[in-house]
Amino acid sequence: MERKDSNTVNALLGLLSICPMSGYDIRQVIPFSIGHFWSESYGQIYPALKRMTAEGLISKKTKRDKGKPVRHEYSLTEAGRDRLRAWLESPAQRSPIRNELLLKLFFGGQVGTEASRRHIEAALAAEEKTLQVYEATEQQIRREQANDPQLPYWLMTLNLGRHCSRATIAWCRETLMELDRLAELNRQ
Amino acid sequence: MERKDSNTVNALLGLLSICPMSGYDIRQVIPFSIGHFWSESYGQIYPALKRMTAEGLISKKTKRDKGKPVRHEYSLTEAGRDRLRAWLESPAQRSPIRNELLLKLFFGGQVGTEASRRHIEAALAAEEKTLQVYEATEQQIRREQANDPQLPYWLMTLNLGRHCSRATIAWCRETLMELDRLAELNRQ
DNA sequence: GGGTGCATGTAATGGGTTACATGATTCT
DNA sequence: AGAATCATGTAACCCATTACATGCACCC
Repeated sequence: MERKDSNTVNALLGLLSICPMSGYDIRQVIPFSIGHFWSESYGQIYPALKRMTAEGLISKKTKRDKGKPVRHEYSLTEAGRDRLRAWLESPAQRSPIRNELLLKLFFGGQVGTEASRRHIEAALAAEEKTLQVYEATEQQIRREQANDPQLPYWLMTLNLGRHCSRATIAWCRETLMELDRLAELNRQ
Repeated sequence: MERKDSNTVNALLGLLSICPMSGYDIRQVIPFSIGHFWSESYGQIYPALKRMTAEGLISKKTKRDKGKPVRHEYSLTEAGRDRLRAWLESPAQRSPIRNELLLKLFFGGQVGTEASRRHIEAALAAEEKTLQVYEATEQQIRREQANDPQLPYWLMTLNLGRHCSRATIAWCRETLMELDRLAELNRQ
């Protein structure tokens, strides 16, 4: 009975399929790659690399360059590549969502409308910033990874971020108006 | 030094602010209330209720109706209501997102375009179903909770769901076309 | 000498799901 | 008699973040 890999393992297999890296490298490239929809911390990465090595999914090369700290560089083995492909072919599961903003808004009637206003204004500002980051990232990878055959896939993932960001921004604006209307009603 | 409540506690405080309920009840109403953006399992609910009772945030009434199993009904105390309000006033934190679909799509270049197509078609179908559920829920609560002063807040949360669902559906359609284009390029 | 960046890792803690265990009642 | 539903709860396990611990190298 084979246990399913954790998605941390799958994410690392994917990242190492692009190029060999150390645990530190992996952490560093996440913000510029899968960071918009996935996160991993050192506390997950290093133990996962150890387990994956033991399982033969990746192999480790220790580099001792003069004047630099020891580096453990991991690369995919054939078994690792197979495992990655098998996971990529299998259906994706929806991860459960937990949205603290909505949780607060749902119970917003327990406090004044101003509290909800503040939350939504903060969310709006954050989302506008996020959207700008998406645009900037897109320009950057279009330039720097122009010839990479994987570029179209990266752009697709960014694009969902953009769609949802824009939808969220529109909702924030609508909702702020709706809150104004509610505040008006309460005043009368 | 006061430790921050877990969001499970906050969610339960919120739900119990609507009306007194048992742990079982709470689990049952989640799909019709905060279920679109929040989930809690029995394994979280019962221990949380115990801790909250010990802390004086809620009070427990045991009911032994003839012909029915024992029921533990919990209601907010004043301390609990204060705690809820304090949490509602404090800024909302963004929860980290983890999207398995995007993770698979990001590495889609490692396998054929058909794999990505399948994932996105499944996501599209699921999202269309979700959108229908939002519409149905909206109609239902507009009818059944027409006079509830909290109704506007509930509709706001549903509305973000609708916005994002529609955005996701549009993205799925775009992305399917883009995948067709890619497949075409690869064939040549 | 001190800060920053490279680099690796572990431990403590908490969040969260699933499966298990139990038992009454009600409906067929 | 047996299935479904009401109802409560625990234990095992996994997932994940944060903080901690260590140490070298490089630059100011």
